[in-house]
Amino acid sequence: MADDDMLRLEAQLCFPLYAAANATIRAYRPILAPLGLTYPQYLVMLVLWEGDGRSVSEIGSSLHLDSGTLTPLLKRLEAAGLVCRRRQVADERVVLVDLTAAGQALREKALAVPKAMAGRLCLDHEQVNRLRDDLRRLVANLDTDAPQD
Amino acid sequence: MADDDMLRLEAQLCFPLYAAANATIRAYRPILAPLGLTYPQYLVMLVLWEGDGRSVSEIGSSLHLDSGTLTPLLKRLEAAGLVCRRRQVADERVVLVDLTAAGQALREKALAVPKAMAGRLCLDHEQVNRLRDDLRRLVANLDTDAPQD
DNA sequence: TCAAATTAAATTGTGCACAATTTATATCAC
DNA sequence: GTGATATAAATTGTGCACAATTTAATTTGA
Repeated sequence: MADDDMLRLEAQLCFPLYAAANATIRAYRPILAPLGLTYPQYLVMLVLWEGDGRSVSEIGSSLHLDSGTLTPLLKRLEAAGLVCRRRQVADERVVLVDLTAAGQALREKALAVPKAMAGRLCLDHEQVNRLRDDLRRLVANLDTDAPQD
Repeated sequence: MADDDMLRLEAQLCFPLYAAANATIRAYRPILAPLGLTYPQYLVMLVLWEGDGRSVSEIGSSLHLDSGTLTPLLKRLEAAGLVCRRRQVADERVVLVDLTAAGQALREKALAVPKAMAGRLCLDHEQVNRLRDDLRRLVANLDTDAPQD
């Protein structure tokens, strides 16, 4: 393919990736609205439901997000009464995040979310698995061969 | 799969999609920096390089973005001297976007971008094509079966 | 032991995304 | 023609993402 052709929007891989991510987050909005969560907040809650008392940087490395994103997001979750934050006694630099009772309870409502989204995506099992594996490989590649630092 | 298992981050499709989109935009940053463009700005330029004099809503439907996103972005491109905006004489509500000489010229620099990104993605042709097709199908599904409006 | 280097969060500033509203123009119905 | 409706951008406000810097606590090393 000529260089010229590669600049066509249709030829690009990254644009469908960008558009699909936007469309997906958009689709989550009405599904998550009853839980009072945005999609990134839902991701943080998923991490905490697997086990709370984690540090900001542990959450960050799970989700590939930094403190600049997480600090204000966690403050909003705290203001909503879903989590509470405390300094680790052994190392006062570390902030640990716990679920409140309300945060634990919200998990019951969240159980319906994956099925609701699956209904919106309209992909069969094979497509979902293949897409997930391909995307994981892509993330791994981009994480591994670091830019130049 | 039990409902409980579906809440695991590892089981999710949308999280790898979200993470891959973030990682990709991050990878574009150093490649686009010499052109003075962000990734969304680069996408708008791709559309305009395929043909300028398009309306804000035409650009928006190509990229699945609304005027709330595009208006300030186009003002930044205008401030950078890459585009200019004018009201359509036949219908003063419509704003048409043209490339300036600098905007046209920037295309030459942009020709190197797809190859530079391909080097970062580290996927073979088969994977790229499959992923692109799967993502397009996903976007089409999410666009088609509208929420409820 | 104490100054230098390191680390974890928080802060600051920029640029998206998008819902909701507003403004300006155009079209339609009568 | 003129009021009602519709349409295109722009505006407003919220919440990410992330680079760069700052603050505070910890570790290291001469």
